[in-house]
Order: sequence, then structure tokens, then C-alpha cells
Amino acid sequence: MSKTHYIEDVYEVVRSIPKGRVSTYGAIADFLSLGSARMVGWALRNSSVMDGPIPAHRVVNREGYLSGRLHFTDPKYMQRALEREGVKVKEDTVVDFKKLFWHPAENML
DNA sequence: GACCTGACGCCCC
DNA sequence: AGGGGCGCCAGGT
Repeated sequence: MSKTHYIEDVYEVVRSIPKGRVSTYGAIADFLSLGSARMVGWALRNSSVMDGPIPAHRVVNREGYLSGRLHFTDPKYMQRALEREGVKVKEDTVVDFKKLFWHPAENML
């Protein structure tokens, strides 16, 4: 087992977050049984390097706060990317987070 | 190898 | 209801 195998899993899950919805570090960590939500953030941090088709802006913390915003090239990118998808953001927090929250398990329905 | 630092989150005041 | 403590795991120093 490559130690970085789960990183691909994280990317896979993040890629499956529907446009206009958001998920959380914890939900993804739970779904993948990572044991630590921090690892999701860590994985996404490395994703900025490849910065590919991974919609990392759709991942927020458990309060809907854009805790990862400072890790994007432009600190305002995360908010703008979300708003571009119809997700409203106020005070660096997703408006109606509870309703827009998407759990990875929904993908299995 | 000890110690610190996180894109986190739960528990306990 | 806001804040501190702590477990978590990977990297950096």
C-alpha cells in the first residue's frame, strides 16, 4: 500500500461534490475512514500544486466557514468560485450551509 | 527523535 | 454559547 493512496481517494470524493453544493473535511474523512479530518486538508493542500480539476473550493469546515481560503493563490478565489456556482458567502461563511451540505454517501444513492 | 504546526472536530466546562 | 483542551496524522525543524 502506497502511503499516498488515500490522497487519490480524497480527490475522487472532492471531484464528486456537485456544483452548487459543499462538503466538509470531517464528512470526507469519515466517509474514507481516514481517522483524521486534518488529512483531508493536508491532501487538498498538496492538490494546489497540481491544481488540476479538483474543486477544492467546495470543501469547508464543519461550520461552513471557508477555513482553507488563505491557501489559494488569491485569498478571495474560494469565495468567488463558490458564488460563481450560486453558493452565497457571507463573512467567509457559506450561507445556508446546512442546506447546501453534501455528504459523500449521497453519491451511493 | 523530541517538539511544533496545521485547509479539523469532539468534549467539557 | 464561546473558549480551552485534546486526539488525530503527516510534515517540517
